[in-house]
Amino acid sequence: MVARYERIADALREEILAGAHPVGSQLPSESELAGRFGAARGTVRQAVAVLATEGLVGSRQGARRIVLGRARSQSFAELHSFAQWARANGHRFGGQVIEQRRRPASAAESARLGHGELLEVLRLRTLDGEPVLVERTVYAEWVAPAVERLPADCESVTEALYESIGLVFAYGEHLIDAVSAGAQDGRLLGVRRGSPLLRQRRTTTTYDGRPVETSDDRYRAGSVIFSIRNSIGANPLVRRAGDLRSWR
Amino acid sequence: MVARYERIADALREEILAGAHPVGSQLPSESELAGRFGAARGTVRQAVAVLATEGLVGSRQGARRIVLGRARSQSFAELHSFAQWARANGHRFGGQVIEQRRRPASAAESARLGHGELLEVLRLRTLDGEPVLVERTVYAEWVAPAVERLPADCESVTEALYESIGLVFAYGEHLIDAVSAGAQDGRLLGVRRGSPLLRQRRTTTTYDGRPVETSDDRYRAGSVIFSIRNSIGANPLVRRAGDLRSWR
DNA sequence: TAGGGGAACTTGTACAAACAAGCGAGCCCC
DNA sequence: GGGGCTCGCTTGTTTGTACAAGTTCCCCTA
Repeated sequence: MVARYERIADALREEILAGAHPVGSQLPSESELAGRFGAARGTVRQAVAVLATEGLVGSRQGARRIVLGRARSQSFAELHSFAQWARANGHRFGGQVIEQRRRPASAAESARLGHGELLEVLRLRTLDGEPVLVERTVYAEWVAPAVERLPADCESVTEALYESIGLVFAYGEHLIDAVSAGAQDGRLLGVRRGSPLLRQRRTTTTYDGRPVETSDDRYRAGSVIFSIRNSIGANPLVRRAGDLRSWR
Repeated sequence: MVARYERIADALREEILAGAHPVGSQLPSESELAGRFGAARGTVRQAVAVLATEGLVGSRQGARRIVLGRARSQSFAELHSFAQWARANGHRFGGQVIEQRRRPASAAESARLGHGELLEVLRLRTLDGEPVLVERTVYAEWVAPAVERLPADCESVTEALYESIGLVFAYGEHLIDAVSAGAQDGRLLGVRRGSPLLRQRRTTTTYDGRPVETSDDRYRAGSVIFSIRNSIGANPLVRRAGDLRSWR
């Protein structure tokens, strides 16, 4: 059962994407839409709020809503799962485990992932046949057995873990910056050592806030771009001064 | 006049930051909070929705809300204005125009910024005394005169333009990737040519969707990090994007 | 013609009520 | 002891109403 406001949001999104509401034009008023969809104004408000967080429309009190763009911003699943992102965007993709080993947690890691023997995995992922991403992931002890059971060429770890143990990656924090390719990075990605990589470090937790993994993902320059749309109201992206050596 | 739900959100945020609700603990139920603050349940829902988009709490249907963290991501205009971001985070900062010239718009630029003679500005910005950012900004013709009146060492272009002509940067799209430093980049930032830079390309518009500027900003690696907090609940798109319909 | 004053419209906030959907704990039965 | 089930609690969805606050545009006036 899909909520009514979501169906309304879908309908409006489709209209915008189809060009019925060009970029820069005004959306119909809430009351107008409420009449058209036979819903209460509050329900329509929820629908347009969805479009606003997607960055498609902007609004301010007193004035009609404005269509801001026609491209959806990065969605949650896309940030967490390379496979889901690639599939949603129509790319061929693959993955291969290069290295995998158990090791005790450092002090900093214990604080983030809990105590015990962590599982460290190095994966190389390809997009349209090209190697584009080196993933260094550290899993908490309680998920390690499930990860170790996965095949080395598992396409989507996120989906596989959901299938096998019902694990849901519910929340995440992502830090994005640029780094030089190390020797191993360069060898795996086929670039010279020192060339620029786009790095996304993330930590993921379950619904109840239990940490699942932390990862250091490095994209070959040019292969992937992060896109964020922000309005005055709500945007989840912030800039930070870089001093996070406390990471390892 | 601050909205009621914002005052409630402020109160709850303060409690969380003060440790009254530790990370991982459950927040009181909506009805409980409604009783405590003497507000309707819907108002309390709006308040906790604010905390959810800030990444402080997470929620799922049927279960009590969970406290996820104690670091607030409070960026509204922070992505648009280097000065506002730096000031809000207690950094010393400065800026200097290196080059500035008028030139006709290319075809692609006409589509993005409108026709006419654009204004191209190259700025170098410092953070805590260090050069960290090369900004190459192209302004639409209608803002160019106001920009040309600014002093070369103007600290905050965003604020100055608001003061002088009431211009508000309301919406923006940001593309983030990694690039190699060019010869000019390296000279200005004091790094070797070819070393990694974090690039943020943005286009900004006013409230009514009129484009104001596009910019190519390059940060020295390590100086600035972008941070995103996200949750499944806050992004209804997930359900549509992947194959995991049962998610959520 | 330039500017001020409204009036109509639009979005934002708040309340109340009801039902749906999902979670968790405790209970019962085997 | 383990498994399944029910029931109460909690969050999610929807409708309706009322008022507040901000925008837009027209008209009137100086």
